Amino acid sequence: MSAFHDPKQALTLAAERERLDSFFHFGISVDCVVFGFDGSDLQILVIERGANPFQGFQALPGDLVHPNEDTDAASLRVLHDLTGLPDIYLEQLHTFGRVDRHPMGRVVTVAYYSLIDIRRYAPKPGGWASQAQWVPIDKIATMAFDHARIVEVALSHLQHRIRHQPIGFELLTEEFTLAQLQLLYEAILGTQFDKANFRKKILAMNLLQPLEKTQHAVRHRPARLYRFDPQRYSLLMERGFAFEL
Amino acid sequence: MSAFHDPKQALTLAAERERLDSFFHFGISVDCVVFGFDGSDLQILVIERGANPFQGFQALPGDLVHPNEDTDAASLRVLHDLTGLPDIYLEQLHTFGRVDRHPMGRVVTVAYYSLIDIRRYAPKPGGWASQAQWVPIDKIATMAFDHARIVEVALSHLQHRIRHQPIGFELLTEEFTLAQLQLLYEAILGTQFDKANFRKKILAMNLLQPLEKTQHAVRHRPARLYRFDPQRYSLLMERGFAFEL
DNA sequence: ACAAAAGTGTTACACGTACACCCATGA
DNA sequence: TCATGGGTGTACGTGTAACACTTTTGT
Repeated sequence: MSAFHDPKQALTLAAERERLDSFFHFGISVDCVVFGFDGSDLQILVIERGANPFQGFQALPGDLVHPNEDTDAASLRVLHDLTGLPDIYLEQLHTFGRVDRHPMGRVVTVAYYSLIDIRRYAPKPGGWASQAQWVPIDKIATMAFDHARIVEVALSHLQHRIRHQPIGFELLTEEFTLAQLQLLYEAILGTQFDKANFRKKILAMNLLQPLEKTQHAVRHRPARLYRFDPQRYSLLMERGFAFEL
Repeated sequence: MSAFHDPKQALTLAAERERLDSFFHFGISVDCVVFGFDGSDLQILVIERGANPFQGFQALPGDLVHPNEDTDAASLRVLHDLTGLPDIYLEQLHTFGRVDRHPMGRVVTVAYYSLIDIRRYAPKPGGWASQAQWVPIDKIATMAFDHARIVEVALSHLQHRIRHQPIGFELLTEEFTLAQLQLLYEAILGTQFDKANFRKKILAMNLLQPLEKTQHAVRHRPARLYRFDPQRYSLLMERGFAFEL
């Protein structure tokens, strides 16, 4: 039966309006899983809720979508309002629509995720968020709503993704060493890689520009710095990768 | 600013309720992209809308979610009501939340997709659907709402998916030949495979049980029939595949 | 000189690709 | 016996994994 029209029933316009109305009492929210990397641990940007429900709990930055707002746009607005992060690239992850997932009404949430350089953006709590901070993914306290589940889905999505296309540069500073990139991959996937083979594989993609710079003040041979090449990346994206591991 | 609480403002409970109310006028719908395969063409199950808006247009089976219904459950109910298909495995695809995507109000839709054996289920229009039929994916007329876009996303999702894990058996009859499976892969990906290599790759996964049966009444050497092994599949799913192409 | 991490080369092996060839059936 | 598609074996090149080795810095 359509909520808009059922040809078998002759309803007055008013009655039809009212019946239809019951289908329009949903709230839509967005929640953002923002991944960062501090050099050794994979982290997530979490806020502390300064309002009910779940006041005082850790939560993902998220809030209700405005009636005249695209959900994609809402994700950017909400993230900015609660954590001060500027417009970044957010990708839709999954939608959570269980009836009982929100204690104060029927709220379906659309989850987004992103990867950013942790040293580039300092989160500042805004709106009703009493805190906004980076937390290592394995040290997050009990989360509000079904946010723990959302983080789970986001992590497995990230793991799958990084094995099939060369994302991950977004998590590092603009100039980085190959060892740092390897540490990142190992942190996300929870595995170890052979140094020589990892280098060969990464460099074979031709996505990194070697710089004429090296590290300084390290008590061993300084490593060459590299930079990510976004043009080459978008070129490869169109043709499709053959990337694995 | 939270829709639930803004500590900076002292609102009466009634005023707060009313303000909050404006955030709860969304409709949620589900839309289903059901893929089938007739032996040569990849097809999609489409309905013809027997009600406004977009009356007479081709559309995906989809409708509004009930207030007390999980979105996952709604996808099954709606598909069944409109096309007569029984409960099948539907997987969430993507959520479309543009403000202007529905002409009669703010409706955010969650799209689902599935793969089924086209010969196993005969669609029968129900509810407000005036037709329900299989249509080759490249012969679909103009679709209602943003459904053409949803089909695009579903197809590219399917293509990506089938290259990385061995789905596709769902689209064939229970017993099938390797040539039929190869035709299916070629139809989905729009490419050609070497017969010998395709066989080796597929059989190396140990997902197919060879049967002691062959084709009949074909004017060439009859092909051996195979059956998909669901147990082995779920075993591999947990360990993670190393599947490519 | 030593420790520590950067960076490279070599080898053995697995795997994908291409292609040629044989097999079983109906007409 | 021919056409048709089923089915298999092999040889070659590429890519991956494991591991040893050299290089460059700070102390």
